[in-house]
Amino acid sequence: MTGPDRRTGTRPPVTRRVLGILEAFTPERPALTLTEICRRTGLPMATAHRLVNELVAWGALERGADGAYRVGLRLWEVASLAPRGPGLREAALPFMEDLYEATHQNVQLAVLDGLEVVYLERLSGRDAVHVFTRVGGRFPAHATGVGLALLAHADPELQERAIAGPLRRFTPKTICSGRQLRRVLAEVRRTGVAISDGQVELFALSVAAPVHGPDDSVVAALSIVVPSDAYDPRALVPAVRAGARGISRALGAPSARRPPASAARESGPPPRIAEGG
Amino acid sequence: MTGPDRRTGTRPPVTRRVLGILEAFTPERPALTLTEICRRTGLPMATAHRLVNELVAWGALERGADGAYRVGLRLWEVASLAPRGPGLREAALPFMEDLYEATHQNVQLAVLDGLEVVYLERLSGRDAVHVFTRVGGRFPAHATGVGLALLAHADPELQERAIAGPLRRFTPKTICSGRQLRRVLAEVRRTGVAISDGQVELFALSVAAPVHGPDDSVVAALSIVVPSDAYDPRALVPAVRAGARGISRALGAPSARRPPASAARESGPPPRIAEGG
DNA sequence: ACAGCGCTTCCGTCTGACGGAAGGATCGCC
DNA sequence: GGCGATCCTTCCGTCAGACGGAAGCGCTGT
Repeated sequence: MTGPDRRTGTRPPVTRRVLGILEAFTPERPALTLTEICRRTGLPMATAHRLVNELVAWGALERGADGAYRVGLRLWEVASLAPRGPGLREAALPFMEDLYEATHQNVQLAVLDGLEVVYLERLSGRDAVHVFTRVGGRFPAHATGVGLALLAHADPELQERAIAGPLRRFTPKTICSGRQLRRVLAEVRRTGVAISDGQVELFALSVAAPVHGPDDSVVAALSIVVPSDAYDPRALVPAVRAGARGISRALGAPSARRPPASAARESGPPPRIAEGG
Repeated sequence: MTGPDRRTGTRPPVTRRVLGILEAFTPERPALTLTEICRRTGLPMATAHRLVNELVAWGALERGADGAYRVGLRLWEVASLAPRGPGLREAALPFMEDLYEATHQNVQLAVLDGLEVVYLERLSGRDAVHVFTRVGGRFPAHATGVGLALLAHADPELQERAIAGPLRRFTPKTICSGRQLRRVLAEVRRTGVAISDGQVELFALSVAAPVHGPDDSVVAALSIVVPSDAYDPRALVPAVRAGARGISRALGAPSARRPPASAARESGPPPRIAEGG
């Protein structure tokens, strides 16, 4: 990224080059030397040096005792204002904790970005089944519970792109055909939950439900991931659904409003959680 | 910030202006129109427009349906690589969950930045005592449990700055004199835990312990905040200490290494958690 | 119809970003 | 202790691209 296009002679605007520097940091290489930054961004040393120094001065990057640069705390502070990120997370945490406490498995919260999901939060016990997602990480939507829940309620045009697009296979159980995906998405809309069984790793299964925002559109999805041999997914559905509904209510979703106190019965027939906007 | 210094005629470098735009977003105003951004940064409309567009193109900002700009998910993704931030958080979460589950109160993780603490994580039950910290938020170190725990093991020069500097008062119980702070910090070093009683809000009390990194220096602090009338702080000390030690071990701190299996006794006399670096 | 507001586009000016090159600072090796 | 290798830092003349005033656009309210 931010390739200097040295061949064409065109030079990208400063802003893009600065962002390119940030982009150079990845989960695999969260600490880089100046030289590495240059290699990854294609920037000349002198230029990278200047820009990096400005980033450090502000706190967007930090320089460790070892001389390597890392992403700085200050950047994280600003980023924690992202409304689709930590804001949502904040509202969701108490409900995620409930779910975690009841199961001690992996409880995840994710949003959709393009055809991928981005994980906002994950609670997982030391003894929970291992999932290789990371807070802040991405994953193709079609293969995950949260992804299916989000996709099912996404912009129809986006759904078509997903159905048309290449569907990466992770296991023999991964949804790989457009036809199959279309059927599953319809099913998700009908039932209000998504169940992804062994699609990423054969031994893991996830149950996910959509979370609605203040305008009732689906803004996120809550899921729980368990070992597939030890759980009946149907047993998890009510808990996940209740959690997602709780979060939706905390966000002010009209469809999740608590019924008038007189008639309040939290576990009545789910009043159409699906079929958002 | 990023004031254009229009009077002096000097113009800050592009990078600083871009960062200034990010800085314009605050917890109070996480969504800004272009005009507001201009007011806050002092940038001319045309300039702000161009820079903001570049930020949106990359994903550092997002533009909502209402036309307002917000911090983007992409920025948060990069920021989640900050080692002092989410990296630490990741290692700490399981232990924080244990502590949360045992008490259902507020469990917090924070690092020191200058004379302030930055909160990396907070678990809190719906019925826990209300604390007005926010993940990603800051607070003066001298008034909080985590702050005292961190300060006590910080660079001596920094400690002196804290002792000398003005100490903001929040309640009649807030530590406000340098003498008192010095004494408390020594006490924290001696006992290995910090207890902050009613320093921020009279009815809340926190117990905090330092977390050690791979080089045994103190990198973070773990705390629990409870209503002061319902808990004996001494009862919480072992749990907080154990949690902090667990995190330290997960981070690879030599001082927190589990003793050889033969002699393993997890709850023996605490082998000098304090006295780091 | 017009004023007010916020956003977007245009384009000539000139400044500050650019980066090649030279100069440290450390290492490890012989 | 000389020498190459690696990585970082500083300098400074050049010129491209950032800059921002001004004009235009699309609202909304009166």
